[in-house]
Amino acid sequence: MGRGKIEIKRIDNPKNRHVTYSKRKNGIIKKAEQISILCDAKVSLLIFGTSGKIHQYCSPSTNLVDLLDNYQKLPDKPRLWDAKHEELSKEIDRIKKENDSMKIKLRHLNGEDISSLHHTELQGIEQVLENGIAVVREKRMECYEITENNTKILEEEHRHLNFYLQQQEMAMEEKKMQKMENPYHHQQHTLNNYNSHMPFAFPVQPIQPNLQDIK
Amino acid sequence: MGRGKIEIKRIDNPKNRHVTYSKRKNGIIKKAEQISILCDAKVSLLIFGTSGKIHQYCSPSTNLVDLLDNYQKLPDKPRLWDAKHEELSKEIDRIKKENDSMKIKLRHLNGEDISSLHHTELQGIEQVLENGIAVVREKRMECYEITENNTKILEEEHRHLNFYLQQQEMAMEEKKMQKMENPYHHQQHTLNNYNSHMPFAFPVQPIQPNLQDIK
DNA sequence: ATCTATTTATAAGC
DNA sequence: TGCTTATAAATAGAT
Repeated sequence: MGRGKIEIKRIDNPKNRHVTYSKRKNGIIKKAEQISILCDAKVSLLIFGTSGKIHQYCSPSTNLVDLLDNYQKLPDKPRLWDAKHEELSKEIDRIKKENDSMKIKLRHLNGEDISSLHHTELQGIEQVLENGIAVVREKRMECYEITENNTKILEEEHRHLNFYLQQQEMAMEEKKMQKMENPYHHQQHTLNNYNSHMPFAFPVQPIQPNLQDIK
Repeated sequence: MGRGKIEIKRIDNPKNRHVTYSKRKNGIIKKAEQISILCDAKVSLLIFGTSGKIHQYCSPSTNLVDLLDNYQKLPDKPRLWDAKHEELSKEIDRIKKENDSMKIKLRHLNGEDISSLHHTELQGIEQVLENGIAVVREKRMECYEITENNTKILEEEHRHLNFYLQQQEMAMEEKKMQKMENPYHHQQHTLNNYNSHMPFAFPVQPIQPNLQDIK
């Protein structure tokens, strides 16, 4: 198509070759656009000229990665991306299967989708549920006992603190009385005196180590 | 180019669209061949039609993998496989997370790994288990009742068949006796006679439609 | 780039 | 699909 017919063979003259390349490159890209619009086709076109420059067309509805992905999913097509890629795909399939089977198990344990199950399968599920409930109840009971125990310990500590406070108040009272009786009495004596009121050593600690942690 | 000018927009008629696709597909592949020969260019052309079939052209001197490899080596071009790998890896991570959470749920429902659970979480699990067991038990009970019902029906049928068999044997016996007494007696009478022994019509059917399927 | 004679692709119809 | 043909489109060669 042109002033003269040309033979389809490599154009020797580099200048002419490049001109023809430019023209035909535009033409083929236009054609690619047209077929993708007219016929709803997905097209990828890559052209590498001798200059090293690349020209590309890809249908607007898609992208090269997706197209190539579809391409290599077809039977009898070369694996574009290496074994690692396939490995990853297989891994996904594997996990998805595992996922599905767990989903089903969970649903069954929730009492869903069991209409189609065989009698023996129902028995199995029931057994699992019974076992689970037994263990969970036991654990809950344990928690409850620990809480109760902690409450007891706290109550006891509370009593001790109350007692300590009372002692202190009494000591203060006594000291005041003594001061009023004898204002020049040495203070050291007063302290000793009031310490002697304590029936046992009572270290106040910020943390009560006997409390069990139930989270 | 053709009998009439056409507007470049999607061809609505599927038949026409497909015809045009075929023609233009051949045309564009021819163009790809020509530019690659004339201008010493490397060309990759992928066309996905609506039918799902793929058509491809690739310059003879190279192959798709090499072309793509060159393509992604260029600056400012998408990393084809790297991007794909990343995508797949993300997908795997996503599914694995889902997987893990389900695994944990399942273990909890089995009464495993519950030591670290909070009191309220235990309560939740217990509730799910209780609900599940209620539903499963109900279903099992249903199965049991159907089985029992089927057994009853079978037993009744068994009784009827036994009765029928007995009647037949009695009739045979009677017939034998009559033959011995009067060997020339008409046989039709004997049949009528024995039919009259049947208290009701009793069609023997190969399938008992009252049996319920519990799978 | 632009022009245009000519070749090529293809729309419509079978 | 494949063939035909009138016509639209692409483009070779020249400027």
